Amino acid sequence: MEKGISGAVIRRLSRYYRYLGELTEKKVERISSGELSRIMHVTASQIRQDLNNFGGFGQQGYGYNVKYLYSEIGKILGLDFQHPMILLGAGNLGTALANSPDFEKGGFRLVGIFDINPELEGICIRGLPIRMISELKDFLSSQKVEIAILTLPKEQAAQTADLLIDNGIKAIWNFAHIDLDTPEDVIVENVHLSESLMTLSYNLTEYRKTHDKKS
Amino acid sequence: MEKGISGAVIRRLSRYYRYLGELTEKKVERISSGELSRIMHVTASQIRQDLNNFGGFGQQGYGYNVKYLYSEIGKILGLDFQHPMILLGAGNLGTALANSPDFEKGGFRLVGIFDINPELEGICIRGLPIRMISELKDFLSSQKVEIAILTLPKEQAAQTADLLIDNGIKAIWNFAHIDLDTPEDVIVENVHLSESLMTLSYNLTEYRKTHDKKS
DNA sequence: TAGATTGTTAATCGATTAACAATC
DNA sequence: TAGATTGTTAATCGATTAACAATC
Repeated sequence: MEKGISGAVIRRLSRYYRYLGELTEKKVERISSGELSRIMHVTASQIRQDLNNFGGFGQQGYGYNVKYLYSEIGKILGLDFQHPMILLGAGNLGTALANSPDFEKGGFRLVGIFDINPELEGICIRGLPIRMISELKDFLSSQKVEIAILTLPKEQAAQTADLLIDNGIKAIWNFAHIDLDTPEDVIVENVHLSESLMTLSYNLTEYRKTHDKKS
Repeated sequence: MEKGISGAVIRRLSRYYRYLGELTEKKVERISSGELSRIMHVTASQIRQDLNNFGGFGQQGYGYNVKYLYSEIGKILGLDFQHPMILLGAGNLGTALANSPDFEKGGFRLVGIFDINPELEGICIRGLPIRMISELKDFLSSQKVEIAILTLPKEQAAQTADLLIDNGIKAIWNFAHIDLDTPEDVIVENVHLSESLMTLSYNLTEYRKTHDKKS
């Protein structure tokens, strides 16, 4: 529909969404791009430009209705539909994600948990029993699943991704330290934590270099 | 030193670093920007441009020495120094990060773990006892700590961040769903998982809209 | 109506890609 | 030397910011 919206715009949309949610909780009814710009530390121009990629949600002389804009951005992000998810990898990270209640607000609902470690079989997380990956095929043929969360170590991640794709999964949230090799109709969103930590390290190192710590 | 290197460049640098590490393991000695471009799916031009922000690491007619480039990028990212870290929040996510052995390669060494839940006091993760946040001040005055990893729920994250800053912490790796309000000499790197998941949701929704699922 | 603020076009800025001379 | 490939400048492309007419 819309053409060529960049990833950066979508990231910002998620961020607007978070702030609008907080404003709703604070019973704020309307907000102008100018006010929001001050709160969020982005330019008002960018906010208006971002929103106008998807249509006009405001009103001249008034601004934006917080509740309405919140709900419209939610629709753009697809948060108005259920997204059944399965988790691959029931380690600490997987467990953390499974227990994250925030995701349910956006329609992200965990429906299955899988691991390769037989010792974990049957143990429940959030009421869901850990299953073996050997059951994955049957599970996927009997259940509608949209998103697979991949928190397995990289050795197993690549082949598990293949298995997921072979069985119809179209979206992977990848926490493994590899770049998955996937067909173009499969959406992959990577979370590479070590890249994030290295960015922090770079910024810190650089800051010190330029600010020459003495004392 | 270098002027205005964008975050995008640094992200890519981390990614080059990962691939170069893998190439080293595979005993590959040299690589050209052209070959690397094919493996990593970025343009050769971009690779050369990125690297030349920091100096010339290659040789005309030859390419780049894998080991040397790996080590040089490591230095740029600050991975040639130790980075003592403390963890704030010993939940599943915090535990997952504490147990992540990958980070130690980059000099990121966990030296302390803190939580607010008194029931966790003294329990060990990776040989480190969980301490109470009330001990934080003393701890920081007796130990050199560079980076604080913040995995507390957002209710406690903001005030804990203030406490960290008051006690001299200059870098925060923030996993809480808030934008920390910090002085400009404090480096913050945010990992907002819900923004990542929403991006995935958007891309999936959008793909479906444009590819009109029938059947 | 007058004031405010959007939607949108135009101007600027920065990042990516292309091209090629330098050089190993 | 001839071939390959870098380092680097120039051209293109895209994203951000500024400006302002439309309009509530």
